Amino acid sequence: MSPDTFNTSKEILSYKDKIIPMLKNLLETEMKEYIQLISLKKNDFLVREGEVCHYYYFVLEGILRNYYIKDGTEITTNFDFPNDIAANFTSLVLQQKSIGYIQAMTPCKIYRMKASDFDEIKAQNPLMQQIKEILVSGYVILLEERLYSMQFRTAAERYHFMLERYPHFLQQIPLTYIASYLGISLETLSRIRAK
Amino acid sequence: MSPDTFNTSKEILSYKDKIIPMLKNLLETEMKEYIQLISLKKNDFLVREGEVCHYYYFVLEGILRNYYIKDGTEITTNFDFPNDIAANFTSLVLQQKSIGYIQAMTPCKIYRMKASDFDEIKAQNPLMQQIKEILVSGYVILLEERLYSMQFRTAAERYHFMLERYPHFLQQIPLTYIASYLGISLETLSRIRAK
DNA sequence: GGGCACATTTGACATATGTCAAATAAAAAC
DNA sequence: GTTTTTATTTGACATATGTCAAATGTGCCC
Repeated sequence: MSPDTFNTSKEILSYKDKIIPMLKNLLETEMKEYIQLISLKKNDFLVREGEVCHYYYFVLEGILRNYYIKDGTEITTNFDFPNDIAANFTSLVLQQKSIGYIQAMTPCKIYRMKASDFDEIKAQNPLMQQIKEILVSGYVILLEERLYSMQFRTAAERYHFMLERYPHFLQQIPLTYIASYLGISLETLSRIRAK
Repeated sequence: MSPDTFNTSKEILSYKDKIIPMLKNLLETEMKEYIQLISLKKNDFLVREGEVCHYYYFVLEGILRNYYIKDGTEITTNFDFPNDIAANFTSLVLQQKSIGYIQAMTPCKIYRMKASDFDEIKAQNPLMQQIKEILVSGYVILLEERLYSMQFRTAAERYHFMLERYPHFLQQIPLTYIASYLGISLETLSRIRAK
Protein backbone atom coordinates (compact mmCIF):
# COMPACT_ATOMS: atom_id res chain seq x y z
CA MET A 1 0.00 0.00 0.00
CA SER A 2 1.47 3.35 -0.94
CA PRO A 3 1.99 6.18 1.55
CA ASP A 4 -0.68 8.14 -0.29
CA THR A 5 -3.38 5.69 0.53
CA PHE A 6 -4.63 7.80 3.40
CA ASN A 7 -6.13 11.18 3.65
CA THR A 8 -4.87 11.85 7.12
CA SER A 9 -7.62 14.27 8.11
CA LYS A 10 -10.40 11.83 7.41
CA GLU A 11 -8.61 8.94 9.01
CA ILE A 12 -7.97 10.54 12.35
CA LEU A 13 -11.66 11.09 12.90
CA SER A 14 -12.33 7.40 12.52
CA TYR A 15 -9.03 5.94 13.58
CA LYS A 16 -10.60 3.72 16.20
CA ASP A 17 -12.67 2.01 13.51
CA LYS A 18 -10.15 1.78 10.72
CA ILE A 19 -6.54 2.39 11.69
CA ILE A 20 -6.54 0.39 14.87
CA PRO A 21 -7.96 -2.80 13.29
CA MET A 22 -5.48 -2.41 10.45
CA LEU A 23 -2.62 -2.00 12.90
CA LYS A 24 -3.79 -5.01 14.89
CA ASN A 25 -3.87 -7.04 11.72
CA LEU A 26 -0.37 -5.93 10.74
CA LEU A 27 0.93 -6.82 14.19
CA GLU A 28 -0.55 -10.30 13.92
CA THR A 29 0.81 -10.99 10.43
CA GLU A 30 3.75 -9.09 8.97
CA MET A 31 5.08 -7.91 12.33
CA LYS A 32 4.38 -11.11 14.17
CA GLU A 33 8.04 -11.74 14.88
CA TYR A 34 8.45 -8.38 16.60
CA ILE A 35 5.64 -8.66 19.10
CA GLN A 36 5.12 -10.59 22.28
CA LEU A 37 1.81 -11.38 23.89
CA ILE A 38 1.84 -10.69 27.60
CA SER A 39 -0.74 -11.37 30.28
CA LEU A 40 -1.25 -9.35 33.42
CA LYS A 41 -3.13 -10.23 36.55
CA LYS A 42 -5.20 -7.62 38.28
CA ASN A 43 -2.90 -5.03 39.93
CA ASP A 44 0.20 -6.10 37.97
CA PHE A 45 2.29 -3.24 36.61
CA LEU A 46 3.09 -2.61 32.98
CA VAL A 47 5.33 0.34 33.79
CA ARG A 48 6.66 1.49 37.16
CA GLU A 49 7.99 4.79 38.36
CA GLY A 50 11.73 5.05 37.81
CA GLU A 51 11.84 2.61 34.91
CA VAL A 52 12.48 3.68 31.35
CA CYS A 53 9.64 2.61 29.07
CA HIS A 54 11.03 0.66 26.11
CA TYR A 55 7.83 -0.71 24.62
CA TYR A 56 4.66 0.24 22.88
CA TYR A 57 1.69 -1.71 24.19
CA PHE A 58 -1.46 -2.64 22.34
CA VAL A 59 -4.30 -3.57 24.69
CA LEU A 60 -6.26 -6.64 23.58
CA GLU A 61 -8.27 -7.27 26.73
CA GLY A 62 -8.67 -5.60 30.10
CA ILE A 63 -8.38 -2.11 31.50
CA LEU A 64 -5.30 -0.28 32.74
CA ARG A 65 -4.82 2.86 34.73
CA ASN A 66 -2.01 5.40 34.33
CA TYR A 67 -1.13 7.37 37.42
CA TYR A 68 1.66 8.91 39.35
CA ILE A 69 2.22 9.83 42.94
CA LYS A 70 2.39 13.39 44.15
CA ASP A 71 2.88 14.05 47.86
CA GLY A 72 1.75 10.53 48.66
CA THR A 73 -1.47 10.84 46.62
CA GLU A 74 -2.17 8.97 43.40
CA ILE A 75 -3.00 11.23 40.47
CA THR A 76 -4.75 9.30 37.72
CA THR A 77 -3.85 10.59 34.27
CA ASN A 78 -5.41 8.08 31.90
CA PHE A 79 -7.19 4.80 31.33
CA ASP A 80 -6.38 2.27 28.62
CA PHE A 81 -9.10 0.07 27.18
CA PRO A 82 -8.99 -2.66 24.53
CA ASN A 83 -7.72 -1.28 21.21
CA ASP A 84 -5.87 1.54 22.93
CA ILE A 85 -2.15 2.03 22.64
CA ALA A 86 -0.66 2.22 26.12
CA ALA A 87 2.71 3.74 26.83
CA ASN A 88 4.36 6.40 28.87
CA PHE A 89 4.95 8.76 25.99
CA THR A 90 7.45 11.02 27.71
CA SER A 91 9.54 8.18 29.07
CA LEU A 92 9.45 6.34 25.76
CA VAL A 93 10.34 9.28 23.56
CA LEU A 94 12.92 10.89 25.80
CA GLN A 95 14.22 7.60 27.18
CA GLN A 96 13.90 9.09 30.62
CA LYS A 97 12.80 7.39 33.79
CA SER A 98 9.04 7.28 33.99
CA ILE A 99 7.48 9.40 36.70
CA GLY A 100 4.33 7.28 36.61
CA TYR A 101 2.86 3.82 36.75
CA ILE A 102 0.67 1.86 34.38
CA GLN A 103 -1.24 -0.74 36.31
CA ALA A 104 -3.79 -3.39 35.34
CA MET A 105 -7.20 -2.74 36.87
CA THR A 106 -8.43 -6.09 35.55
CA PRO A 107 -6.67 -9.11 34.05
CA CYS A 108 -5.19 -7.99 30.72
CA LYS A 109 -3.86 -9.39 27.47
CA ILE A 110 -1.46 -7.09 25.68
CA TYR A 111 0.85 -7.11 22.69
CA ARG A 112 4.09 -5.31 23.17
CA MET A 113 6.69 -4.18 20.68
CA LYS A 114 10.10 -2.74 21.41
CA ALA A 115 10.20 0.92 20.52
CA SER A 116 13.55 0.38 18.79
CA ASP A 117 12.04 -2.35 16.61
CA PHE A 118 9.09 -0.16 15.83
CA ASP A 119 11.36 2.68 14.78
CA GLU A 120 13.26 0.39 12.45
CA ILE A 121 10.11 -0.95 10.86
CA LYS A 122 8.73 2.53 10.51
CA ALA A 123 11.81 3.75 8.64
CA GLN A 124 11.30 1.00 6.06
CA ASN A 125 7.54 1.03 5.92
CA PRO A 126 5.66 4.16 4.93
CA LEU A 127 2.35 2.67 6.00
CA MET A 128 3.57 2.19 9.55
CA GLN A 129 4.99 5.68 9.42
CA GLN A 130 1.57 7.00 8.51
CA ILE A 131 -0.21 4.93 11.11
CA LYS A 132 2.03 6.34 13.77
CA GLU A 133 1.43 9.85 12.54
CA ILE A 134 -2.32 9.39 12.66
CA LEU A 135 -2.23 7.91 16.15
CA VAL A 136 0.01 10.65 17.50
CA SER A 137 -2.11 13.34 15.86
CA GLY A 138 -5.21 11.85 17.43
CA TYR A 139 -3.45 11.92 20.77
CA VAL A 140 -2.50 15.58 20.38
CA ILE A 141 -6.08 16.51 19.59
CA LEU A 142 -7.29 14.58 22.61
CA LEU A 143 -4.72 16.23 24.89
CA GLU A 144 -5.62 19.71 23.66
CA GLU A 145 -9.25 18.98 24.29
CA ARG A 146 -8.59 17.71 27.80
CA LEU A 147 -6.27 20.60 28.59
CA TYR A 148 -8.72 23.29 27.54
CA SER A 149 -11.44 21.40 29.34
CA MET A 150 -9.43 21.57 32.58
CA GLN A 151 -8.63 25.19 31.97
CA PHE A 152 -12.12 26.63 31.77
CA ARG A 153 -14.78 24.08 32.63
CA THR A 154 -16.25 23.53 36.08
CA ALA A 155 -16.03 20.13 37.72
CA ALA A 156 -19.65 19.39 36.76
CA GLU A 157 -19.07 20.34 33.13
CA ARG A 158 -16.00 18.13 32.96
CA TYR A 159 -17.91 15.22 34.42
CA HIS A 160 -20.79 15.55 31.98
CA PHE A 161 -18.39 15.92 29.09
CA MET A 162 -16.65 12.74 30.13
CA LEU A 163 -20.00 10.95 30.43
CA GLU A 164 -20.89 11.92 26.90
CA ARG A 165 -17.53 11.16 25.40
CA TYR A 166 -16.53 8.08 27.39
CA PRO A 167 -19.69 6.53 28.82
CA HIS A 168 -17.87 3.24 29.33
CA PHE A 169 -15.59 4.84 31.92
CA LEU A 170 -18.43 5.04 34.39
CA GLN A 171 -19.42 1.41 34.05
CA GLN A 172 -15.96 0.03 34.56
CA ILE A 173 -13.92 2.41 36.67
CA PRO A 174 -14.30 3.15 40.39
CA LEU A 175 -15.32 6.72 41.15
CA THR A 176 -12.16 7.42 43.13
CA TYR A 177 -10.11 7.07 39.97
CA ILE A 178 -12.58 9.01 37.84
CA ALA A 179 -12.51 11.85 40.36
CA SER A 180 -8.74 11.97 40.25
CA TYR A 181 -8.77 11.84 36.43
CA LEU A 182 -11.17 14.81 36.41
CA GLY A 183 -8.99 16.66 38.88
CA ILE A 184 -11.62 16.79 41.66
CA SER A 185 -12.18 15.12 44.99
CA LEU A 186 -14.23 11.96 45.34
CA GLU A 187 -16.77 13.79 47.47
CA THR A 188 -17.29 16.55 44.94
CA LEU A 189 -17.81 13.97 42.22
CA SER A 190 -20.34 12.17 44.35
CA ARG A 191 -22.25 15.43 44.90
CA ILE A 192 -22.24 16.25 41.21
CA ARG A 193 -23.68 12.84 40.50
CA ALA A 194 -26.37 13.24 43.14
CA LYS A 195 -28.04 15.92 41.04
CA MET B 1 21.42 13.45 5.33
CA SER B 2 20.07 10.02 6.14
CA PRO B 3 17.03 9.44 8.32
CA ASP B 4 19.29 7.82 10.89
CA THR B 5 21.17 10.96 11.58
CA PHE B 6 19.13 11.71 14.67
CA ASN B 7 18.69 10.03 17.95
CA THR B 8 15.18 11.30 18.52
CA SER B 9 15.31 11.17 22.31
CA LYS B 10 18.31 13.40 22.54
CA GLU B 11 17.10 15.81 19.93
CA ILE B 12 13.75 16.55 21.50
CA LEU B 13 15.38 17.77 24.66
CA SER B 14 17.32 20.34 22.73
CA TYR B 15 15.08 20.90 19.75
CA LYS B 16 14.92 24.61 20.30
CA ASP B 17 18.67 24.84 19.93
CA LYS B 18 19.26 22.41 17.11
CA ILE B 19 16.20 21.35 15.17
CA ILE B 20 14.60 24.74 14.89
CA PRO B 21 17.68 26.49 13.45
CA MET B 22 18.11 23.59 11.06
CA LEU B 23 14.50 23.85 9.98
CA LYS B 24 14.80 27.59 9.55
CA ASN B 25 17.83 27.08 7.39
CA LEU B 26 16.07 24.49 5.24
CA LEU B 27 13.11 26.80 4.79
CA GLU B 28 15.38 29.57 3.62
CA THR B 29 17.34 27.42 1.17
CA GLU B 30 15.96 24.16 -0.21
CA MET B 31 12.34 24.97 0.57
CA LYS B 32 12.53 28.61 -0.37
CA GLU B 33 10.05 28.24 -3.20
CA TYR B 34 7.41 26.82 -0.88
CA ILE B 35 7.38 29.54 1.73
CA GLN B 36 6.07 33.07 1.87
CA LEU B 37 7.16 35.75 4.26
CA ILE B 38 4.22 37.58 5.78
CA SER B 39 4.07 40.61 8.03
CA LEU B 40 1.40 41.32 10.62
CA LYS B 41 0.58 44.52 12.36
CA LYS B 42 -0.34 44.47 16.01
CA ASN B 43 -3.80 42.90 16.44
CA ASP B 44 -3.88 41.36 12.95
CA PHE B 45 -5.14 37.80 12.80
CA LEU B 46 -3.20 34.83 11.52
CA VAL B 47 -6.16 32.48 11.98
CA ARG B 48 -9.78 33.33 12.75
CA GLU B 49 -12.60 31.30 14.21
CA GLY B 50 -14.53 29.49 11.50
CA GLU B 51 -11.65 29.35 9.02
CA VAL B 52 -9.85 26.16 8.15
CA CYS B 53 -6.13 26.45 8.87
CA HIS B 54 -4.14 25.50 5.75
CA TYR B 55 -0.68 26.64 6.75
CA TYR B 56 2.14 25.99 9.11
CA TYR B 57 3.67 29.18 10.44
CA PHE B 58 7.21 29.77 11.59
CA VAL B 59 7.54 32.86 13.76
CA LEU B 60 10.57 35.02 12.93
CA GLU B 61 9.74 38.10 14.95
CA GLY B 62 6.96 39.15 17.28
CA ILE B 63 4.56 37.47 19.69
CA LEU B 64 1.19 35.90 18.96
CA ARG B 65 -1.63 34.77 21.17
CA ASN B 66 -3.90 31.79 20.59
CA TYR B 67 -7.35 32.02 22.11
CA TYR B 68 -10.95 31.20 21.62
CA ILE B 69 -14.19 32.60 22.89
CA LYS B 70 -16.41 30.80 25.36
CA ASP B 71 -19.62 32.49 26.52
CA GLY B 72 -18.29 35.83 25.40
CA THR B 73 -15.00 35.45 27.28
CA GLU B 74 -11.62 35.00 25.67
CA ILE B 75 -9.78 31.86 26.80
CA THR B 76 -6.06 32.09 26.04
CA THR B 77 -4.57 28.74 25.13
CA ASN B 78 -1.07 29.55 23.99
CA PHE B 79 1.56 32.11 23.07
CA ASP B 80 3.91 31.92 20.10
CA PHE B 81 7.36 33.50 20.26
CA PRO B 82 10.15 33.75 17.70
CA ASN B 83 11.31 30.27 16.62
CA ASP B 84 7.98 28.71 17.56
CA ILE B 85 5.79 26.90 15.08
CA ALA B 86 2.32 28.44 15.17
CA ALA B 87 -0.75 26.64 13.90
CA ASN B 88 -4.13 25.49 14.98
CA PHE B 89 -3.23 21.84 15.14
CA THR B 90 -6.75 20.46 15.28
CA SER B 91 -8.00 22.59 12.40
CA LEU B 92 -4.92 21.84 10.33
CA VAL B 93 -4.88 18.11 10.86
CA LEU B 94 -8.61 17.48 10.67
CA GLN B 95 -9.23 20.19 8.09
CA GLN B 96 -12.05 21.40 10.28
CA LYS B 97 -13.08 24.96 10.96
CA SER B 98 -10.94 26.46 13.68
CA ILE B 99 -12.70 27.20 16.93
CA GLY B 100 -10.02 29.71 17.86
CA TYR B 101 -8.02 32.72 16.83
CA ILE B 102 -4.32 33.38 16.48
CA GLN B 103 -3.66 37.08 16.81
CA ALA B 104 -0.52 39.20 16.71
CA MET B 105 0.19 40.86 20.05
CA THR B 106 3.04 42.80 18.47
CA PRO B 107 4.13 43.41 14.87
CA CYS B 108 5.24 40.04 13.47
CA LYS B 109 7.27 38.54 10.67
CA ILE B 110 6.34 34.98 9.83
CA TYR B 111 7.12 32.35 7.24
CA ARG B 112 4.20 30.28 6.15
CA MET B 113 4.05 27.02 4.24
CA LYS B 114 0.97 25.30 2.90
CA ALA B 115 0.30 22.12 4.83
CA SER B 116 -0.28 20.28 1.55
CA ASP B 117 3.16 21.35 0.28
CA PHE B 118 4.72 20.35 3.55
CA ASP B 119 3.12 16.91 3.36
CA GLU B 120 4.47 16.40 -0.15
CA ILE B 121 7.96 17.44 0.82
CA LYS B 122 7.83 15.27 3.88
CA ALA B 123 6.91 12.18 1.86
CA GLN B 124 10.05 12.68 -0.26
CA ASN B 125 12.38 13.86 2.43
CA PRO B 126 13.14 11.69 5.44
CA LEU B 127 14.86 14.54 7.23
CA MET B 128 11.74 16.68 7.12
CA GLN B 129 9.77 13.65 8.24
CA GLN B 130 12.00 13.34 11.23
CA ILE B 131 11.93 17.03 12.03
CA LYS B 132 8.17 16.94 12.10
CA GLU B 133 8.20 13.90 14.34
CA ILE B 134 10.52 15.59 16.80
CA LEU B 135 8.46 18.78 16.87
CA VAL B 136 5.19 16.92 17.36
CA SER B 137 6.71 14.74 20.07
CA GLY B 138 7.93 17.83 21.85
CA TYR B 139 4.45 19.26 21.63
CA VAL B 140 2.90 16.12 23.12
CA ILE B 141 5.29 16.22 26.05
CA LEU B 142 4.49 19.86 26.62
CA LEU B 143 0.75 19.24 26.49
CA GLU B 144 0.96 16.35 28.93
CA GLU B 145 2.93 18.50 31.30
CA ARG B 146 0.44 21.34 31.07
CA LEU B 147 -2.53 19.02 31.44
CA TYR B 148 -1.23 17.33 34.57
CA SER B 149 -0.26 20.72 35.90
CA MET B 150 -3.84 21.92 35.53
CA GLN B 151 -5.13 18.72 37.03
CA PHE B 152 -3.39 18.80 40.38
CA ARG B 153 -1.55 22.03 40.96
CA THR B 154 -2.94 25.07 42.71
CA ALA B 155 -3.08 28.41 40.94
CA ALA B 156 0.03 29.58 42.79
CA GLU B 157 1.97 26.45 41.87
CA ARG B 158 1.03 26.82 38.23
CA TYR B 159 2.13 30.44 38.24
CA HIS B 160 5.50 29.66 39.77
CA PHE B 161 6.00 26.76 37.42
CA MET B 162 5.33 29.06 34.48
CA LEU B 163 7.74 31.65 35.87
CA GLU B 164 10.47 29.07 36.07
CA ARG B 165 9.81 27.51 32.70
CA TYR B 166 8.85 30.55 30.66
CA PRO B 167 10.25 33.63 32.42
CA HIS B 168 9.93 35.64 29.20
CA PHE B 169 6.15 35.33 29.36
CA LEU B 170 6.00 37.71 32.26
CA GLN B 171 8.10 40.37 30.64
CA GLN B 172 6.15 40.49 27.43
CA ILE B 173 2.57 39.43 28.06
CA PRO B 174 -0.14 41.36 29.93
CA LEU B 175 -1.31 39.67 33.12
CA THR B 176 -4.89 39.34 31.84
CA TYR B 177 -3.71 36.91 29.21
CA ILE B 178 -1.37 35.07 31.55
CA ALA B 179 -4.22 34.62 34.02
CA SER B 180 -6.44 33.16 31.34
CA TYR B 181 -3.62 30.91 30.15
CA LEU B 182 -3.20 29.62 33.70
CA GLY B 183 -6.94 29.11 34.03
CA ILE B 184 -7.40 31.66 36.84
CA SER B 185 -8.88 35.12 37.22
CA LEU B 186 -6.81 38.26 36.83
CA GLU B 187 -7.47 39.20 40.45
CA THR B 188 -6.29 35.85 41.77
CA LEU B 189 -3.12 36.14 39.73
CA SER B 190 -2.53 39.61 41.09
CA ARG B 191 -2.91 38.32 44.65
CA ILE B 192 -0.53 35.43 44.04
CA ARG B 193 2.02 37.89 42.73
CA ALA B 194 1.60 40.18 45.71
CA LYS B 195 3.22 37.56 47.94
C1' DG C 1 -25.84 -15.96 55.33
C1' DG C 2 -22.65 -13.23 58.49
C1' DG C 3 -18.83 -10.65 58.50
C1' DC C 4 -15.27 -8.02 56.32
C1' DA C 5 -13.19 -5.05 53.00
C1' DC C 6 -14.03 -1.64 49.86
C1' DA C 7 -16.88 1.94 47.41
C1' DT C 8 -19.96 5.63 47.72
C1' DT C 9 -22.71 9.08 49.92
C1' DT C 10 -23.71 12.67 53.21
C1' DG C 11 -22.86 16.40 56.64
C1' DA C 12 -20.23 20.20 58.68
C1' DC C 13 -16.93 23.18 58.04
C1' DA C 14 -12.39 25.19 55.89
C1' DT C 15 -10.13 27.09 52.02
C1' DA C 16 -9.27 28.52 47.35
C1' DT C 17 -10.77 31.03 43.87
C1' DG C 18 -14.24 33.94 41.44
C1' DT C 19 -16.93 38.22 40.94
C1' DC C 20 -17.98 42.90 41.16
C1' DA C 21 -16.63 47.44 42.22
C1' DA C 22 -13.44 50.79 43.19
C1' DA C 23 -8.71 52.61 43.63
C1' DT C 24 -4.08 53.08 41.82
C1' DA C 25 -0.53 52.66 38.60
C1' DA C 26 1.38 52.62 34.13
C1' DA C 27 1.29 53.45 29.31
C1' DA C 28 -0.30 55.79 25.23
C1' DA C 29 -2.20 59.74 22.95
C1' DC C 30 -2.42 64.38 22.27
C1' DG D 1 3.45 67.63 30.34
C1' DT D 2 -1.47 66.73 30.72
C1' DT D 3 -5.09 63.90 29.58
C1' DT D 4 -7.06 59.60 28.42
C1' DT D 5 -6.90 54.88 28.16
C1' DT D 6 -5.40 50.57 29.68
C1' DA D 7 -3.31 47.49 33.14
C1' DT D 8 -2.95 46.13 37.73
C1' DT D 9 -4.07 46.02 42.55
C1' DT D 10 -7.09 45.91 46.49
C1' DG D 11 -11.38 45.17 49.23
C1' DA D 12 -15.73 42.90 50.32
C1' DC D 13 -18.27 39.26 49.57
C1' DA D 14 -20.14 34.92 46.92
C1' DT D 15 -19.37 30.39 45.29
C1' DA D 16 -17.02 26.16 44.20
C1' DT D 17 -14.48 22.77 45.80
C1' DG D 18 -11.65 20.42 49.39
C1' DT D 19 -11.14 18.03 53.85
C1' DC D 20 -12.31 15.26 57.59
C1' DA D 21 -15.43 12.26 59.76
C1' DA D 22 -19.19 9.41 59.86
C1' DA D 23 -22.93 6.77 57.73
C1' DT D 24 -24.52 3.81 54.32
C1' DG D 25 -24.16 0.66 50.61
C1' DT D 26 -22.05 -3.27 47.86
C1' DG D 27 -19.62 -7.19 46.72
C1' DC D 28 -16.87 -10.98 48.23
C1' DC D 29 -15.00 -14.67 51.17
C1' DC D 30 -15.44 -18.45 54.27
